[in-house]
Formats: sequence, structure tokens, C-alpha cells
Amino acid sequence: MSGNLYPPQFASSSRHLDQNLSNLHKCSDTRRLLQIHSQIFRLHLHTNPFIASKLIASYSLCLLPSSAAAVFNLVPDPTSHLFNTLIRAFAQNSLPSLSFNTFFRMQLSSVKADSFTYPFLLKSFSGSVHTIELIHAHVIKLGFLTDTFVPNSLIDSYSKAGESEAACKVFDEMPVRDLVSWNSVVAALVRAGDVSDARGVFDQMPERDTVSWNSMLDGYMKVGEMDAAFDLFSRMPVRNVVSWSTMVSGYCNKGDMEMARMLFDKMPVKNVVPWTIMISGYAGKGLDKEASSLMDQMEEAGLELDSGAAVSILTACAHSDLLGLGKRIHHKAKRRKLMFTTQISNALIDMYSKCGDLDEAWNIFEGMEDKDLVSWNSMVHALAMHGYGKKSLELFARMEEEGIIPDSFTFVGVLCACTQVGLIKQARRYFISMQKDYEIVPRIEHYGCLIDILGRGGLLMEAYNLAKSMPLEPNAIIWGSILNACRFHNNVGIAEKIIDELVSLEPSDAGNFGIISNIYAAAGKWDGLAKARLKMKDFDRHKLVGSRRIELNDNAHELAVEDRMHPQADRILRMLNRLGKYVEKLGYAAEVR
DNA sequence: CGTGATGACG
Repeated sequence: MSGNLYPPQFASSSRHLDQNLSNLHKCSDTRRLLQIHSQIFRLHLHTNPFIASKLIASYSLCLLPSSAAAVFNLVPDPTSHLFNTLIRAFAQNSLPSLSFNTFFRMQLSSVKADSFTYPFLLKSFSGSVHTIELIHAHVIKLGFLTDTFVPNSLIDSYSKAGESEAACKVFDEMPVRDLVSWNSVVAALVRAGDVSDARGVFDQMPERDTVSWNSMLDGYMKVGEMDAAFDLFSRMPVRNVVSWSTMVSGYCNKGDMEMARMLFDKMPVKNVVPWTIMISGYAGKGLDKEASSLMDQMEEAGLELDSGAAVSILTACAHSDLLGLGKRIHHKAKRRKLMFTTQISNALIDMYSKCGDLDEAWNIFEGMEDKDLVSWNSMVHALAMHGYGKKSLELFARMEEEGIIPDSFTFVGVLCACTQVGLIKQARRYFISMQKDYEIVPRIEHYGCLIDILGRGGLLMEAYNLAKSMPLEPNAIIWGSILNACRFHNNVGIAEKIIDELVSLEPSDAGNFGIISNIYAAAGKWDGLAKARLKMKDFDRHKLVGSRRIELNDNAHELAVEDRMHPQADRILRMLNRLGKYVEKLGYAAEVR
């Protein structure tokens, strides 16, 4: 900042402000930002476009886009830089319509868009192919493709929207390319799963930096070519945190925790990302002791949980039923005041719901100020999965009343809710309504729900015919749910029709074997049982035992079929007996096992 | 431009 920016009468206070201003554009501490802002306001410097743009950028970082807009509106003559900053602020806070609105205001005023405007605008609409194409056509007309800045971001946007061919086309037609162009197209090919094409481009590159190598590492890791990745990793000239993290992540995803840990321990420098990868890796495999102890070590190393880490670890906890670790993350997030992002709250809702604490999931949901579609979907689904079908449908109704437009995920939850209550007619209605009213093309999950509810209701032939006639290839879950229904309704005929299909999809699944043997045993067809056993060629004895981990009062318990090893096995079995008697009294007929 | 990142059928 130059000194002549301030009116002379404020010269004495300006030095103090100078220091604040130099880092203002990346101030993420809301309280400090408000202090500086009021200081700026007192000095009447808020009308200066340069200072205003720093305030806008900081308000964006503090997740306060409306304050950013307020700052903008007080500047009498906004520059293109100021417009760009606001467009970026809205983009960063996932407010694409406001981003576009600002662009529109820019067009209406006499300020010209520049090569910074379009990349920000594109970021805002990541995922919407149609909008990207519109912006693309627009920048062609304005001649912005002669530089590399705009086309590079077009490559990235197309690629992230799943249009790798369009991304490659932009690259092919570029008159000049820089390193970022090459890197972007390699990343685009990797994202699309074309690792060999990516390698082809990589080999042609006039020069490579660490980013180029890292993209290739990731590509090989994603398709499971660990040796090729490791080979590149050992040959690359410079390895940074991202290179190491990519390797650790790759081995974690493969389930090779030893290799992942070995590389993790060898890393010369670690930031919060590799810690997160390793902790989530352990948590995702259900290794809560390892995950928890790494969590401690991370803090001892002086690193704190950030929002990415919280979301990532919570998701892993939800996947593996790690309520204890999930709660720990919750408390840490609260202490670090990370609670206020929608994404973390959503991850918490799902974690508590999947780990069995529906009440806590509900508390989080009700306490949220800004619920988004994911929040509603998670809660609708949570209620359905916990057996509260009616409450789930009520929540869906409330959602519609509040004007939230449901999506594909919503209707999976809604159809699950119908299953819980046995509402076949309702389920059919929702299945039609989602297509007619919301233009949602049913996915395999929707067919799965509908087929499941038909089967449970005894409409086995209809369920079977729907599986056969639907426009998607049925998967193991679909056949499994019909098979389950066959067992429940003692229907050997339809069961036999689908055994072959199911076994070819999941040859070694113990659950399927159990169901099939139950059906044959119930019908007294012991030769059929033998046949089913033979069909399961790769049958894995260890998988026969279905086990389940639960957490009670912070102790983990492993329960398995035919298991008497648990310290309180007698009490558990007595309780099960009592429950069995209780439900029999209520008219439930126990299955023959 | 590259690493962790919320929701779906048994």
C-alpha cells in the first residue's frame, strides 16, 4: 500500500492499518476482520475499490458472502477487479446465481470483463455442462481464447463436469499452450480414467513439473496399477507433500495399510492432508484404535483438525460404525468452531445416523441454520432406515413445503420410507411422480427400493418382472432382495429363477448362501441345497460368519452368528430370547433357520 | 493444473 492512499489527516493511524491491510485479502478470522472493517469504515476508506476488494475476499473466506456483497455495494465506481472479486466470492460460497448476477451487472455497467472474469465464473458453474458451453461460446466471440488463462480453466471445467472429450478439444485447438494447459489435460484424462492416454500426453510434454508427475501418480493409483505408480514415484526428480500423499492415499484405498503407513512414516514433511488420509484410511477399515492414536499424534505434531479432515474422518466413521471416534471429531470440531459449515453438519448427521444415534442426528439437523439439500436428504433417509417411515415421509412433505426441490437421492430415502411402512401404492406413486414432476430418471437404487417393497408385499412375480424389464442391468442387491422376499414368502419357484444370476454376481457371498439354503431347507429340497453349495465355487469359509460390531457406552463389541465368545454372551442370548417371545406375542412368526 | 472432502437399493 502506498502512503498517499490515505487523506493526510489520517496519516498517524495509517501505519497501523497498513499492516492489517497487507494481509487483509486472506483474513479468515471473522472477529479480526470485523475490527479492521470498522477501522476502514471510520477512515472512509471503504469506497476505495482496492481496499474493498480485499474486504470482499476476506468475507468470502469467512463464509460471509452477503457481507462481501454489502462491501461491494458501497463502492461508487467498481472496477473490473472489484467485480471479479465479488464473482469469485460467490463462486467460493457455492452461489452460482449470484455469481452470474454480478457478471450481468458488470455487463450492464460500462466495465469490461477481462481474462480473470471468466475463470471465476466457470468455477461457479462447475458441473453444469450447459452453462460451461454458454460461457465457452461467449469467450470465443470475445476472442479470449488467444491467451492461455481462459482456455485452461475451460479444460478444467469441462473435465470436472465429466466432459473429458470437450476438455481435450479445447486443448487441441489452443494456439499457444503453457505448462498449466498440459497439466490440465493430463489431469482431465486421469479423471476420466484414461490413464494410458494421460501417459501418452505426459510423455509428449515439452517440460514437466511436480504437478505433472503427481497427476500421473494419481492416475496409476486410481486404476490400481500400484507398481507403475511406485516406479514413477521413485523416478520423479522432485517429490513434494502432494506426491507422498497421493501414494499414501492410493495404498489406503487399496486396503494395503502397511504400505500406506510405511510411506506415511517416511514422509519428510506432513501437513494436515496426509494425516487425514491415514486417519480416514484406518477409520474406513474399522481400525478405530489406530485412527484414534494417529489423531493424538497429529495434535502432538502441532497440527489441528480442519474442515476437510473433519468431513473426511466423519465419513469414514459413518462407513465403519465408529461412533466413538465420530464423537471425538464432533467435539473437536465444536471446539475449533468448525461446526458452522453445512458440509460438516451434514457429515455429522450421516455419521450419527449410520452409527445408530438417530436422536443426535436429529438434534444436529434441527439445530442447523442453513440446511441444504444434502441435509434434508440425509435426514429423510436416516428416519427411514431407523424404521420411522411415517416421520420420514412427513419430513419429505415439510421439505416440499419449504420449497426445496428434491433430487434423485431424496427419492431413494422416500422409497425406503415406504418400504418401512409397507406402502406399496404410495411407493408406486412416488416412483411415477419423481419422473413426471421432477424429471428424475430412475437409477438402479430406485428400482432396488421399488422391487424390494413389491417383494416384501408378496408381489414376487411383479418384482421379478420389473427386474427383468427395467432399462438397467439388475445387480446383486436387486436379486438379493427378491431372494430375501422368496424366503419370506416361501417361493422356491422364483428363487430358482434367480439363483444363477445372483451367484454369478456374488459367488462367495455368505449372506446369499444363507438365504438360499434357508429356502431349500424350508421347502425340504435338500438336493437343491447341495446344488447351491456347488455353485458357490469360490466359497470362503471365513465369510460364512456374519458379524457385526456395535458400540455401547464407549466399548466396542463384536457379535457373530453362533458366537459364544462375548463376555456377556449369556445375558445377550437371554435378552434375545425375551425379545423373541415378545415379538411372537405381537404376532410375528419367527423364520425357520 | 496435482493429495483428504457430506447424502442412495440387501
